[in-house]
Amino acid sequence: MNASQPTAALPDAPTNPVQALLEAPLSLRERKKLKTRQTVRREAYRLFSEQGYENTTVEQIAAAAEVSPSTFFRYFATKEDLVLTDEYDPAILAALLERPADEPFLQSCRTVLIGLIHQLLEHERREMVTRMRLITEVPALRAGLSRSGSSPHELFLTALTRRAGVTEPTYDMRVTAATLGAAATEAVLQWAAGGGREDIAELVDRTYALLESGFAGV
Amino acid sequence: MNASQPTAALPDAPTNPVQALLEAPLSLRERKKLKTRQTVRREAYRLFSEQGYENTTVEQIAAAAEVSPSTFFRYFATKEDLVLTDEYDPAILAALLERPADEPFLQSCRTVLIGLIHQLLEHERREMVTRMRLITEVPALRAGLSRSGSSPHELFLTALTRRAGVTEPTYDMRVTAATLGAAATEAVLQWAAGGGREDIAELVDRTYALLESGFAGV
DNA sequence: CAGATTTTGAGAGTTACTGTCATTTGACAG
DNA sequence: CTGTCAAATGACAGTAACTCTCAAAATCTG
Repeated sequence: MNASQPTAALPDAPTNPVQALLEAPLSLRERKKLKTRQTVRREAYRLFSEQGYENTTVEQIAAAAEVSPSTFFRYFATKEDLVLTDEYDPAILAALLERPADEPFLQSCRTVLIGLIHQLLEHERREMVTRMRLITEVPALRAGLSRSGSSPHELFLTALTRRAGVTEPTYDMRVTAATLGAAATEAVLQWAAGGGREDIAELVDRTYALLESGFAGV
Repeated sequence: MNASQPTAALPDAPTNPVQALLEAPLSLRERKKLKTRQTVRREAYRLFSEQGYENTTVEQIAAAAEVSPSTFFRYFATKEDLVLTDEYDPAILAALLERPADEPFLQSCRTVLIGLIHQLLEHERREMVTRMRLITEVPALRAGLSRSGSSPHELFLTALTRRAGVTEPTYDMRVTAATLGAAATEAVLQWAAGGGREDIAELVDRTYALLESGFAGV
């Protein structure tokens, strides 16, 4: 779905999609790639927090991670992507498709998001808050947030289409994906703005309740 | 609201915001600027249709419009902005604020969008279709669509905040603005994808009806 | 007409990103 | 362990979107 994102394909169906990603089925060559990827990201975040996002060049990041700039761009299509993309899209998609096909899609999203975010938080709470902070605070990143591939929008659209068993989404599906995606993004940003201290489950619940009510009271 | 967009402030309250913008209260200096702006845009669209968006450089556009590249960037903050921004934000905002404050916001959007788009179509149908076509077809533009300032999102957020008479929007307002904005964008894109032949009023109606129902049936 | 202000063009510089090619590194067979 | 092949890397050159600065030109004001 997202060409810029070398998503190490899941080898077998796991009980839990996120767990499967975290407990890597590590091949020898793959481990190095993963390590490089992590190192680049870590060094990047370090530099960002020291000098700011705009003032940090790709060259600096590459130098700090001890790779060439060429390599940087082999791992991340753009500088933005370093912050905006993650590796969990396939897991979220899988979780969405596991929901009963006749469940209202809004409800599926609600359930899946709450579940998955909780799991991610256990493993990477700190990094996740940092990322979201960056996104909220750097205009360029905030703008790039809805880039295709990194956004809930595309993800939801794929899920809706596949769930219906068709190849092209209907207009209603597109609208639903766009709006539910925007809502999810807003929820996560709000959560990050509060430093990750708010209860994300309650937040998602409140958000989707507003949508479900047809924006009653606004 | 949008620094990159020199929105010639409305001098006096007109009966109709859009009309007011079209019948310019032309100052001598302002006329030239407006003309340059139009020329640059027109030449840009011509080149885009001949060579494609990516293959057209800012330098080429500037040359065709007989201005320097420096001047290009004084009129448009980025190459994307040339396509993505328009001058109607203040008009739309004004129209939104003229609606009764107790009307459900979704209803206000529905009414205002239908009314304004119809008026714009009378004057610039051709250009509008071209623009929207470009946006749907060029990935970079589609991605940049939700950039702050050029999006319905920001506009709706401002309207909601001002209407409530507060300075900072509540979380519910942010969610509402994000979702209704995404829906509006989707509707216009769909309209453009059909070459502008669909009835935009019916389209907007259908879209917001879906939201109002809390996504019944999806 | 004179002076203040705004708009413009020229040019130099930065940086994100692309494409190519030779070198290195790990995977695998024998 | 060795030779072979594919994948990963680094060096390098190039493009194009911006940014900044400064002086010349056009427009407004009195």
